[in-house]
Amino acid sequence: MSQIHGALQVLRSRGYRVTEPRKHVLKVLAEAQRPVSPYDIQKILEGNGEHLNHVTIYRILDLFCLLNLTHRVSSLGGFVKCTLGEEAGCHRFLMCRQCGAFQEFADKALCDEEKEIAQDLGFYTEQHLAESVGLCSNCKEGKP
Amino acid sequence: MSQIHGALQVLRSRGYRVTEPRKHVLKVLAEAQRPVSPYDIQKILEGNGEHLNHVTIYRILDLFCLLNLTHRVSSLGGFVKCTLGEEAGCHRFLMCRQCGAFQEFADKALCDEEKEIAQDLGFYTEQHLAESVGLCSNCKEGKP
DNA sequence: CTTTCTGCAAAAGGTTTGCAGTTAG
DNA sequence: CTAACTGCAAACCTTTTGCAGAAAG
Repeated sequence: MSQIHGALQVLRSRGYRVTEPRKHVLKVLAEAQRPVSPYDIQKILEGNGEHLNHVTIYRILDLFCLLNLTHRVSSLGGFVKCTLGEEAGCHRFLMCRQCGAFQEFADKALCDEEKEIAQDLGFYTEQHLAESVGLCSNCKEGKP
Repeated sequence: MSQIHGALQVLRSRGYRVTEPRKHVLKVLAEAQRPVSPYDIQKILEGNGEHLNHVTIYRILDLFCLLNLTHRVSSLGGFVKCTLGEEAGCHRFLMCRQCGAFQEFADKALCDEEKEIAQDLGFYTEQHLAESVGLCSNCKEGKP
């Protein structure tokens, strides 16, 4: 809820409008425990009796990514609500292949180390993408 | 050339057939300096006067990924020829946003460290994806 | 010769574009 | 009121499927 409020602030402060469709997409993202695709979002809203055109959802997600309110998860074709601030270094994603649980983290030291290795190879990193698939602790216990 | 030869060996040794389409796709991948999509591959071959159905290319790339002869580069929707062995830990990709230059590397220590951090968060990594976008040394010098 | 592989046709998703109408501020 | 946003229709691109014919071993 406060997450949504914060995002609305970002919209307003950057001169974008706060509209019903944007609020609905934000709500779905905030409640989703995993990456959701544009069509996932549409289906979830449909289930709540709300209808949004898929084109609108695409455009809203484009904007949210631009404002760093969401991240694109390339390997799944989905999007997640960003849960971290800017400062901590690149964002990394963990996804459980069993239950779909999703977690975001950042580690400055790891990030610096990776950049350094790349630099030794003559490469200057600007953007970074890191996605891991595995098992969360709950699902791990079920499979000893 | 010897890269292609090695890949053909892998095919044979695993009971898959060595066919003209597979050799053509291997050649394109070996010569490409960057990730290429299935349709990129088709266009490149078309330029050489060869025609391959796109469905065939999809199926060949699926197989090559299964055999670890190629990697899928999620953020670009393309594929690259794998240039490393199995042992060194997860494979990481560096891509120059200016000239498209592409490099693959692996670092066991970095990989272990990342797994450890994930484990502290209650997550057991099985597969990992890491893609970085930035500038290669050539393009960096052109932009001081 | 027989199993594997490829080509073709078609369908199913996913994503983008242009324009007319609606709405937030 | 007016600039920004949304909905609609259509196009486009990517990916998948089933089946009949071709080719590798």
